[in-house]
Amino acid sequence: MNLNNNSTAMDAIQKFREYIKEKGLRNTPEREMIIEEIFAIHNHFDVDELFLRLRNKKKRISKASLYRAIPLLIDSGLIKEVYFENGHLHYEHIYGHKHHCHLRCVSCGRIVEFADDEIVSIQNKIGKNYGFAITSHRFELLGYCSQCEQKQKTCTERNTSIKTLKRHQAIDMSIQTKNPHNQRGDTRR
Amino acid sequence: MNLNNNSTAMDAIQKFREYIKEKGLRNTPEREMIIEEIFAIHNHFDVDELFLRLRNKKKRISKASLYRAIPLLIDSGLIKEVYFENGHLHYEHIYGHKHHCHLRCVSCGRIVEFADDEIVSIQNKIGKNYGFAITSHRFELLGYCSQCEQKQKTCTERNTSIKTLKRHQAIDMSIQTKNPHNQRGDTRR
DNA sequence: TTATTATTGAGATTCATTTTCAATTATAGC
DNA sequence: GCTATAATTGAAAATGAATCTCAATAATAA
Ligand SMILES: [Mn+2]
Ligand SMILES: [Mn+2]
Ligand SMILES: [Zn+2]
Ligand SMILES: [Zn+2]
Repeated sequence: MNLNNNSTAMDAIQKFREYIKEKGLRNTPEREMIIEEIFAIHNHFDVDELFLRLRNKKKRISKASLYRAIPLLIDSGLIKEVYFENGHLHYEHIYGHKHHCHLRCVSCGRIVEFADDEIVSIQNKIGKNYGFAITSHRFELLGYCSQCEQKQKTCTERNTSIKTLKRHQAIDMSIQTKNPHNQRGDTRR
Repeated sequence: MNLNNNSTAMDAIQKFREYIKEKGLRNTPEREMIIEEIFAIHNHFDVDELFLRLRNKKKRISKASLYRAIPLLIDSGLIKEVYFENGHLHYEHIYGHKHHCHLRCVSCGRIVEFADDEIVSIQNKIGKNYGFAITSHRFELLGYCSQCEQKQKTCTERNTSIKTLKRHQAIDMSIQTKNPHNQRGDTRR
């Protein structure tokens, strides 16, 4: 939409071209359209949202290609996974953005981003203690946003019914897999 | 095996019974066998491992029951999800254990647990800044363990082949889902 | 002991992700 | 520009973790 978005997308595409060349791969218009669209999304996103947005713009890229592009985009440093929610992964573009962590309201799902320098010093301390060369971290704070906290206070009856228990109370998880076998959140940014 | 394990498991079962009563549910031998087995596992575990361990002890509990038990065990504070890896969630028992965070080697998958008090003060600071009542956090450090760091240094040839790229480079993700719709790593402890 | 209804297991289902494979096309070399 | 090579694509099938269905079973309260 605005100039800033487009220029970031172009930079990202440029970086991806270099990555592709370095790896001896081939670039394709599909991949560049994917990157362009991802950098037009200013929220956390999932594959389905990306697919639908592309489709709405008459870019008919198959989901297989999206799934195939994602590890490349991650490896090239353009995007990263942010969380696993509702049975699937959610991503955000990181190229051209500062690292940040997330605050999540466990009640309404609201997500707030924040950055804090102290985390890095803890990171360094722990890395030294355990002989690890730390390259990154993942820090998520869970709790109740001010609105939900308010509601909680005014609500006197407690929820004791198991009927409201959700399966998959997964919170911010996923791992770098080592073997190429099969393997298999709101979205504020 | 040893007394300590069993007594923790018994305490956990006791706590679960209270939880069940409070929620107006019914306890079953299956659920208690599940808890007993989980507290005999001193690693992070997944549903499949739990299922096989039970089966090896002639406790033939269906996977459906395992999946059904997990949200109860989480809600009652006995276990929690630790990460999403290789396409599925991994858990750990937390009852009777101090909260801890994880260091993960992105090369070999080694996981080291650590605790640090400074994290809590950061947590409080951020919570105050953003008006959140923080209830918990998730902090994971990623990097290279000393062994893998060593190998990296001695290895001169760089891995430039995309063939080694893994899908699902998910790292520690999963989210409390809001709707009851369908939704869907290594394991050192 | 009985009535009620939560829980179980087996199997079907769902759905995110991966794989297969034939057709297409990006790149390197000429 | 033309060709050969092999990476990439899309469509559809396959995979697999997690959930759901439903009839049979069994835990609780009365
Ligand atoms: Mn973010
Ligand atoms: Mn742990
Ligand atoms: Zn909220
Ligand atoms: Zn290592």
